[in-house]
Amino acid sequence: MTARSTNTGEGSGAQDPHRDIPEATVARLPVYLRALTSLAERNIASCSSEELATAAGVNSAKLRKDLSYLGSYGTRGVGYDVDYLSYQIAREIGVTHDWPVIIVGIGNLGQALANFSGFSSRGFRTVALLDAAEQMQGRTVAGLEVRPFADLAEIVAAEQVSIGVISVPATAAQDVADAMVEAGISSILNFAPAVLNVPPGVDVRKVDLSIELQILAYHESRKAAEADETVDNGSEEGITA
Amino acid sequence: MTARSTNTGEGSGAQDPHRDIPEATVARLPVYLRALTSLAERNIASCSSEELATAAGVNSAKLRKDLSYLGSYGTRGVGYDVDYLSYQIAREIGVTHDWPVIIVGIGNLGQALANFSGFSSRGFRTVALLDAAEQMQGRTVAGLEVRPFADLAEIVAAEQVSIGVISVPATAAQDVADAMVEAGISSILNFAPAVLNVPPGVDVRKVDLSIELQILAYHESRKAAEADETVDNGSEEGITA
DNA sequence: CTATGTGAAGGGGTTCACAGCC
DNA sequence: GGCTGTGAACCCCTTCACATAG
Repeated sequence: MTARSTNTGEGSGAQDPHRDIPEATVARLPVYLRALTSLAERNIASCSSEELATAAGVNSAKLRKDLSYLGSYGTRGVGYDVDYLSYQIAREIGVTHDWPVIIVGIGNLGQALANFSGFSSRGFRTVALLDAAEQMQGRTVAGLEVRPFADLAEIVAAEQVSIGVISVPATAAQDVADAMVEAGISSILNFAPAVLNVPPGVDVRKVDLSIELQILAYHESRKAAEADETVDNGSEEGITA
Repeated sequence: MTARSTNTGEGSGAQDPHRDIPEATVARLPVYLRALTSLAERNIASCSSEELATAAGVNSAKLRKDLSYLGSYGTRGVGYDVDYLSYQIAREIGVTHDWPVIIVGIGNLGQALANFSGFSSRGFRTVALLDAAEQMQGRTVAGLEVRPFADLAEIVAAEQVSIGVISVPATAAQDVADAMVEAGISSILNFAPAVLNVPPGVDVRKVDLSIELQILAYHESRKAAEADETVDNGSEEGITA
């Protein structure tokens, strides 16, 4: 899903000896972190794996297994300290300090992203909004002035940006990605419905709205087909006569 | 990831004997469909698995394996007919006809979704926009009038809606989901950063922007750590003395 | 006695490599 | 000869069940 996973072996031989956390676990750590934050807001100081798992929408065995990759941060017979575990997960993800982020493409979606509080609340700070369109220049969105796309490299260098968000039309996405990589960005969150080619060492994650809907449609079709069948067959199991 | 997967065995015994397509494959079919559409637009009538795989951003073995679950729609020694394969995939997904969709929560993100052409272009038609806020009533967004949340059940019944999109704040998401399920919706695309509880038979897919960023941040942190190490150790492989 | 942490078993998905068909 | 379709090997992830620690 990321360039990292499709381009193993870029040249960094040993797989980071410290600890290597499975990708599936990495994808769930933010969910656990959010669940813990939610517990903390309700003044809950400690919780069992069962409780945290429920809050995160997974089963407790999976949660414990996931946490075991980070270390032993619980207490047997007791559970987990909410604040302590929160910190450990945040540290593992690397969101104990804020990451500067830029957004390229300030259309409807880009504006929504710029205004999205969830971005800034957890470890990210939008430092610039860029758009190529003449008519966007100088406008203010979410308290930031929209700047010309040509300023990309300058901004990335000045603000030490390593994460970029692409919310331009599909046709422009590859060009934007190329420019981002050229400027030194090494992680891209892509909202454009296009496949991006990036060099090894650059991670890309894709959020594709119509793909998600199509996956739902597939299951929806099957439900309809199943319902029809049930009508045809009456019940399904063991009537055999 | 969906309620379906966490709630197997709701009561529909046999696993649909026709064909059961792996979930991972289902998630890629829309990608293939888009790649094919893109080829068709360039007037390419047929392609090899290699070409299509490149356009879709996967390797050709995986593509062929995925397509093999649908049937044998290629020609050995030749490749695939673009239009024919497109139709077969669209039929399998269930997007040969349009699905009516409603969006609940017409804030920044909801408006962006309503305006998003990709929704309507491939198998989906937004039939209603709902919002609970008084001040949103009567406004027109993307050519549709915003209607009160209370009209949900009525609209779902009248338009035969089975897919709903949630773009409300996290605190309201569960209530909206409950109302959707009550009204008869059985597939939900959730943009709110919250875990939804739904009964068996209802599918939920989650799109969580800050989780995606945090996953990128994790890898970004590791890259930084690796770079430091490389500086410390010089080269990494086989120095052993 | 309770709840975590974890080897081991089981299930799915990806990749390989080649048989099969054009 | 070329490219698809697919069994088999491999690898990762999930789940189970219990040893372990408080």
